[in-house]
Amino acid sequence: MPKIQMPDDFAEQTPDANILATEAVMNTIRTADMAFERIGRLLRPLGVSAAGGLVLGQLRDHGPMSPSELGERLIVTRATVTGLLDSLERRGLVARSANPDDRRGLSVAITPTGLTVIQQVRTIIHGRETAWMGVLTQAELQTYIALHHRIQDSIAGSDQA
Amino acid sequence: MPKIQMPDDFAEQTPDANILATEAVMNTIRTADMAFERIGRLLRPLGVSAAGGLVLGQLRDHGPMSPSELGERLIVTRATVTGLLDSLERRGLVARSANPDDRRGLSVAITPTGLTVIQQVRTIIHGRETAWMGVLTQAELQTYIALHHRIQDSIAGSDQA
DNA sequence: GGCGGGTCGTTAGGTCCCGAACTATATGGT
DNA sequence: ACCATATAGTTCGGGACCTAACGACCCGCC
Repeated sequence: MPKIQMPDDFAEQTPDANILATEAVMNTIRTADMAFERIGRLLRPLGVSAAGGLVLGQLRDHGPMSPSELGERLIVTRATVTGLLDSLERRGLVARSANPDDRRGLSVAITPTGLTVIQQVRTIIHGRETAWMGVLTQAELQTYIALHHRIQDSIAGSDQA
Repeated sequence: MPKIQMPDDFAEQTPDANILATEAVMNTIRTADMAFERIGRLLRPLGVSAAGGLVLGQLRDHGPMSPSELGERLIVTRATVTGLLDSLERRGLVARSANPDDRRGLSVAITPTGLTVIQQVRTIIHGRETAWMGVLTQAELQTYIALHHRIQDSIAGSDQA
């Protein structure tokens, strides 16, 4: 994800610009990118990507499921899931098995090794997130999250507009 | 950027978890991803990616510059810039030329075609951003942005900690 | 002068993600 | 029973990003 930079002369260039709206979007993307990049770096020594960690987390919390369901939960395509599972299976963190009820489908389960990895992942990530957000009060955090919910609804709603 | 999903039993699984911190990070990434994905889709008919649009924007606002400087401004590596410029040059939106002062370096400039494209890009993006953020008051937007600044400082500061 | 240590852009190889097309299987309507 | 349609997972091609390593070039210091 690229890191958006406000042009110096933005106001002049688009006179009616709602600078605050642009700045809000820019800062959202920037904050997300900063967090996401650090998470990736922290997980690297464990041999998993951020996406891989999410897959392991789903399997740990909800038990074995199909690649399709995994894709729906993580909001990525089935093609992406195939790639993620290839990588995780190569490292022995998940196992694919046939689904007896539907011969098209598979069932993906987390392995014992995967369980130990996801536990480490969660410990690391949780510690970092807590530290990052420690500069806000509980009330500010709640405000921040509530604003995000409203913006997300707005973005989603603008699709069929 | 993957779309993070809060596990249903997160609280039980990590008893001391600061749920709010995790939710805050998750929502930041989710909002950013939603916005970023829509921006990419909106720009597609124009034949540019979001990253490509940022390159054009920098060149429009600051004039010709080296690939290195472009990389610094967008916070991507020089290798990435090479790829972006290859794509933009293929479409005739930017032009590479030799730098007479330094025979290692190049100077990248936006073409007239590129100028028309970046103008369309900015009109589209600005309209969307304004619509998305229209559900917040000016005061709320300012709060939202201020919270982002504090979180960004916190994340950046935690690097050498 | 020249030489070692930077910096320039590129290339090579890898990851994550997408859309589109393919194969195999399931299922509903007739 | 049969066929159209839909779904599961994979493959293929492509884009944006990274790190590492290259050859070319610049520069300060001996």
